[in-house]
Amino acid sequence: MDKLKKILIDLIQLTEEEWDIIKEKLNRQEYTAKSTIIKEGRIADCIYFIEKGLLRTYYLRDGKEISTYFACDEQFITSYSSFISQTSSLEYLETIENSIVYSISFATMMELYKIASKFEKLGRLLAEKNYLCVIERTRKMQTLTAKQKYLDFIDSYNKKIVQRVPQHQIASYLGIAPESLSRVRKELSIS
Amino acid sequence: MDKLKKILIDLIQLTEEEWDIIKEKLNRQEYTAKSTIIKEGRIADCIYFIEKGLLRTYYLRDGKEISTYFACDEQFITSYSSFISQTSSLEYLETIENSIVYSISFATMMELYKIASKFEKLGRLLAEKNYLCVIERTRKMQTLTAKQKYLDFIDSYNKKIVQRVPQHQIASYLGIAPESLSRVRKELSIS
DNA sequence: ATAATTTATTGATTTCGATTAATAAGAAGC
DNA sequence: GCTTCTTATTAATCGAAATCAATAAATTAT
Repeated sequence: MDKLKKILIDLIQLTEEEWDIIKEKLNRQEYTAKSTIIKEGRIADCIYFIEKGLLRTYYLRDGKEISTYFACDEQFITSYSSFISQTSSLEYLETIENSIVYSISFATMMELYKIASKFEKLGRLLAEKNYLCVIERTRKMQTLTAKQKYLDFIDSYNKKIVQRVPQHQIASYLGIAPESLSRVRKELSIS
Repeated sequence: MDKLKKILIDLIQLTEEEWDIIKEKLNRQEYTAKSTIIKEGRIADCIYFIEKGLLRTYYLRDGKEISTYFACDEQFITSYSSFISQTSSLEYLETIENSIVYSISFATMMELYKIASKFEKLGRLLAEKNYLCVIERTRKMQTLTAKQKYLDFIDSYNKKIVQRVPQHQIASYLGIAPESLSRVRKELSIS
């Protein structure tokens, strides 16, 4: 929980008193690997801070899983569009590995927003960070070849993610077929 | 300017007093068609509310323009990543038609954020709206065929945008070659 | 109005990565 | 341990859209 505190101090200059408010609202949860936390069609009512573990979001396209996001230790994750719009989720949130998370509900966030503008700022910064992340991804998706996407992926993403996320999930995240990723990797290991 | 006032009342329940604060900070600007407002490499120091007109953002890829966003009357536009991160812009902002905009500088936004949490909320809502917009776009880019993208475009976007944005700019926005868009349109007009 | 430039159309060809299919390698379960 | 299921590799074929090339149509400038 201290990790989250540190991050919040960094991000919004949280005071001890403010931490005490937020601390009470956090809900610690443990999940085994491959647990589904948010299902498609349901509204994401929490945002999760990852104490430890590895999670992803994905959606189904013609029965196939398309991964949209990976996150591990000390990051936030949820079905963010569903969370902010409080409409039913198009995607699933699931653990890849055993994970420990702290959840904050949407209702709590709304309360916090009312309590202090600092929390509103937290909401803004989260949204902005997510925006920057997805806009970068969009651009890369549009301009890079399969090989370039993979090279970019391995050097921009957390080592833990690169090493522990199954290859076919990375492929779907990059918008390429698993067979294509396999070929790209083969090509790269030769040269 | 009244249009903006209405939108802000709607969005963040702006009071008359708050409007008076913000009103003073707005800068009215007129641009002729094809004026560049933000250049690649420069930091976007304003966000623009469009009173009237049509604008787009785009970037260059191998010398070719890739449009990333179109906006017209009563919408906000800027090089948003650059604006929120205050880092140099990867894209250009330019008018497609003669336009009248009201600009608010980054410094002003920061001031406003300090004045009242309501402005911080405005910042959050803008970021969230932009997030939702780009995440939807990303998904469509990844799952739809050229034809589906175009059909989706013409029925989700403002008529003004569909009718007045040059076809090759729409093509680049959809991530397809102008020749392909031409063929898609031909096919659609036959059936 | 006419020339120059930009934008759109059409056809031929190529290409990157998808799909299909089969096998191999790993991991999980009994 | 062996079986089953999942994941990854490899090869052959296919296809949607890109590219290349030429022309036509529409704007813009002179």
